[in-house]
Amino acid sequence: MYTATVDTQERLIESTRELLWERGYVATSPKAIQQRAGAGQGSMYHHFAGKRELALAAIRRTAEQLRAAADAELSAPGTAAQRITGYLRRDREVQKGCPIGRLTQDPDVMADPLLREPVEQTFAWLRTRLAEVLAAGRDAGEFDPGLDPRATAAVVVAVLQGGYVVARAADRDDPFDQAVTGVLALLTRPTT
Amino acid sequence: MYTATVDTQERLIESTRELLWERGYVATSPKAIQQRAGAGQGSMYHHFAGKRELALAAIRRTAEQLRAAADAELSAPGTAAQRITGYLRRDREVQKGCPIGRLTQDPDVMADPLLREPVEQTFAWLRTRLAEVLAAGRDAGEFDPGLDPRATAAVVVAVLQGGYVVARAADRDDPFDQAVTGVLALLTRPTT
DNA sequence: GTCTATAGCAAGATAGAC
DNA sequence: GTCTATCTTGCTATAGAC
Repeated sequence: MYTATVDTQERLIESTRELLWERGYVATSPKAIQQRAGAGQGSMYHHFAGKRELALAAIRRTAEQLRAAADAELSAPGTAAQRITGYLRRDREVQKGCPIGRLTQDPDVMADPLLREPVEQTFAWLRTRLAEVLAAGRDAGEFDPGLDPRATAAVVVAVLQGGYVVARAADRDDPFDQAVTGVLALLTRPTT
Repeated sequence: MYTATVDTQERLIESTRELLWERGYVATSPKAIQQRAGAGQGSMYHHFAGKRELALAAIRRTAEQLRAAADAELSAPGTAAQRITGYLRRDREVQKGCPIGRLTQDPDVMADPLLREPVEQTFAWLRTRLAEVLAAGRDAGEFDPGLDPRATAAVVVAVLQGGYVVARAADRDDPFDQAVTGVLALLTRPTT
């Protein structure tokens, strides 16, 4: 059985994903979700137990997509340096920031184990995956032989997340771009 | 004329600073501020026009302190590398994050020019100051001669801000410590 | 499945007594 | 300066009709 258009449940999840990205969990009301989804009060509470359940579905989907997108870059053909560069330089909505990273600042999300879990897992996976790529690059002679894959993976993730913060503070994208450029320069400059 | 103890106005500002740090602007209510300050409703509205005015005073003070603390490290005696290391390795409440950087994720703060201004200025100053120190270090032969001070300053700030994000996601401090260690290793490794 | 009505409660602020 | 009472609005959810 197929529906002709995107159904209400689907629109509710997508609206929630957008609002969580734009405003966060605490600042997002059920009413705002309903309006954006074009759904009524009763409709929303028919499909979901409440704001929390909706957020859970939204966060899980966003985490899944983020991971798939990152893995596409990091598992692409090319050298380790090329893959890391591709990942860092990918087109991003810098002013909107990271839809998962921003949840980290939401006290009600972090206080809820179920809402928190996808956030935690996403970053754990990302650091591990980056460390693998960095280790491969080091072993292939692309980077400094003394490079610590895990520490450097933490740097790469932090530069992205922090780049968003600084860019938002400046109300411009270029601090983000500078940070990305800067870390790539540090990473790939010629080895002794 | 001196008051024997810290007065109400002062306690209100300090309570607001704490709550903005812990929960952000949107999630902080006047009632919560009053309770933490041990002040009544009428007392708060006597001293401040409302939540926004209080937040403005709190944010400005926090920005001022953050800047003074950073400048103390960055203007300390020692080489550029030592000062940057001292700044990055200073004792921090990693799980609480940056009291200014977190405001960046608060839609209502960023939408208000007056509340936003100290956030913007703090980061603008910090990047400039770090770039000065990095340029001095490069000119003194401490870093790679090809180092871009502005881009690298953006990296340093981003690593801090992003380090907080990743540490909160992991519910542990070590991703932050790894990022700091990693970026210092990239920065100070021997030049060709 | 979706709608409207209703409800309890908190946010944010004002008024006026003391 | 501080207190209590009051007000309006929005949040979040439930109830029951359609």
